[in-house]
Amino acid sequence: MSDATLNPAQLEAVHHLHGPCLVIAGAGSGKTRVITQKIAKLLSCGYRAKNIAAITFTNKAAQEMRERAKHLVGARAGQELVISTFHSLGVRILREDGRHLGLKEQFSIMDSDDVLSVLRDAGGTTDAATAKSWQWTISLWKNQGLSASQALAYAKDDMERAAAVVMQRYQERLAAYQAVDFDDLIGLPLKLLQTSDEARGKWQELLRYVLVDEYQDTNAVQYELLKALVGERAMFTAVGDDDQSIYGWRGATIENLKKLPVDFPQLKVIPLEQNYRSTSAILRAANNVIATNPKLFQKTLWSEFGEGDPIALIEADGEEHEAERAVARIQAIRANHGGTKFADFAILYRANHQARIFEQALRRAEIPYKVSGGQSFFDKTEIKDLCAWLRLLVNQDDDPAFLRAVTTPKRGIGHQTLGHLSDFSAKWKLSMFESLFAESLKATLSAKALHGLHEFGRYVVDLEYRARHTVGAEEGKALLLEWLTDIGYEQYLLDQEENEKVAAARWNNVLDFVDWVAKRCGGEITQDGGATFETQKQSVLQVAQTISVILSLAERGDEQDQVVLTTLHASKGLEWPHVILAGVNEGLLPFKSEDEEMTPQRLEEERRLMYVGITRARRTLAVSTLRRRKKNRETVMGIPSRFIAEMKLHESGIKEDPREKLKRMREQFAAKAAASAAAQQKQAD
DNA sequence: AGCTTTCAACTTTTT
DNA sequence: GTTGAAAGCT
Repeated sequence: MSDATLNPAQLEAVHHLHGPCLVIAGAGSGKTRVITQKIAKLLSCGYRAKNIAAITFTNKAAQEMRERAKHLVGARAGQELVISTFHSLGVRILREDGRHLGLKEQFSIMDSDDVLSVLRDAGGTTDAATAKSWQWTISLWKNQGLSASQALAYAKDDMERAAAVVMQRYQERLAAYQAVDFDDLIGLPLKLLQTSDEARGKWQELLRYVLVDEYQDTNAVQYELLKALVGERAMFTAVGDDDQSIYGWRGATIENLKKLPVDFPQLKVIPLEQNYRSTSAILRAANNVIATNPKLFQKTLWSEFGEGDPIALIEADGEEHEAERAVARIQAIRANHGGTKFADFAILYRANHQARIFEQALRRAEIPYKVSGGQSFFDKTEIKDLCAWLRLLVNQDDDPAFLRAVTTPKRGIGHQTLGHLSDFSAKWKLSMFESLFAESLKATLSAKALHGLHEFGRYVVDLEYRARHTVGAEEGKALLLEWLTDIGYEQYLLDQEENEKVAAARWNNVLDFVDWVAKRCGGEITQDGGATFETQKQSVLQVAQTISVILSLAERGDEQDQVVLTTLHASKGLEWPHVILAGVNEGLLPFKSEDEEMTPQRLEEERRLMYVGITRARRTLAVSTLRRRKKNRETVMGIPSRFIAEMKLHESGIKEDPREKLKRMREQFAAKAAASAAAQQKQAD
């Protein structure tokens, strides 16, 4: 469906401009289209781009929304729109007006590791687990808008009281350091808008219309900030789905959805129920499951795609068997439907560790896959810098790698010189590195530039020689560190980054990377499935080669045809033609924790998680359960999740008599037997 | 008995 | 990558 055609509910949502608006956007109901169209509508009604704010939860979502908006309203207006996360908006507000709270303009932002070390310090413990639990508790309190003293009054046991006391000291340290944590990026702007009329006036004047995406994921403080931003005028649109609220455990609260009609009596509530993603069979199962939850806003998803395939139930004997069945299903669907790509499949599970077994099975079947979430390590700039060097060592003709390495760190070779070098190499059909020592290059470049390039070239050649002849973990690490010293990388990081802590964190990443590479230089014994490999000690260059291969695979990234493995949480907002829900067992989904009680609220959130999983599927859905599963050290009986019964699969669109089913199965079997007999016959001929 | 080694299981995650 | 229990070792 194109952006131009909207259904009546979507149109209503886009056109309701003169007051607060809540769009209850069911899964796959085209909510991003509504948001971008509404932005366009606002612009055409006289709003200026810089006065429209769209708020998301992740930077990725913000980026994607800006792309969509640019597409619709043009690059210039698209760029001026305030599209950011709650947190980056908070940073902007505090940088500009934090002084009203006694915060200097260049305050620093503590990441989760920084927070942990301050907490260890403030609480006088070296125990990582204790500090982690404090961090967790304190963050939840701050998300609810509680101060340290309020938290102390609120604390219900000794653990929480201890956390509240530590929180008091923690807050004092933050103030002393002129530092804020992630939660403060919401809480402090709120405090600012509540206490300073000047600041409130300024921001309300600037952000004249506010759109909030994934509204069901907001926490109490974010809601207060939203209210403070929109003020009396209440010109905003919140888009969300109460049925997809799955982040209660990190402070999100559906209370915000309940409160909205109360706090804004003139609120216009518009449900989007037409689904543009899934078949009726899939939507019916989704509706049935979620119907078990008490409803805030009534809605029932429907689509025009027809009944579609019935939902497949897979019963597996154990985790390994489940993975094999999943692989078999992927292969069967691909065999029966020509043109089905690997990327059309996703395997969804409750917990990250479940991915491992599927990875093994997919590797064995030689099916390409990617585990979503992990591996972001290689996306970090500092790691990319170093990888460029490694790529250059492996292949000196890798021009992109050359360009990055030669300027990292800066060594007096600028784009002037590189431009000339590039022209020269293009003319002679040489790689840039090959061109370095060409006689005729002297005619084009100054002696100084040439000298710099030659020095770089000689260093690379020398480093390659050493990398080729350095073997073993210890030796490899020594060489890598020597290299980093040679090129002055640590100093480069310090120069690049204003914030010392950030630079230190980056240098730590570099050291992690060095360890990781060095480890691969030493021989080790690894087991993969049944096979045992004893890897030989490798030279640094050989390791660099394998890394280059991994990188060139990763670089093609999204164009790659790969089965996706991801958690249910991380799958929200995504969709695939064929989805397999794995491990749909009592204890896993709904997840049962040893030390925490299963409250109705928890169960409801687990049910929403199941709902999210079901609604990811476009064409086919398979739900897989385990008859036996491992728990701690023993194998226990697997009980199918109650959510499977709630899907009411027997109430299918086309009711089938059991006798009819038996007959159909007999026929299918006969047909298969005949086919295989024919195949054998053919082989014999 | 007390120590070390081994093996496998592990909630969800962004800023 | 960590933790924690069972098995193995001194």
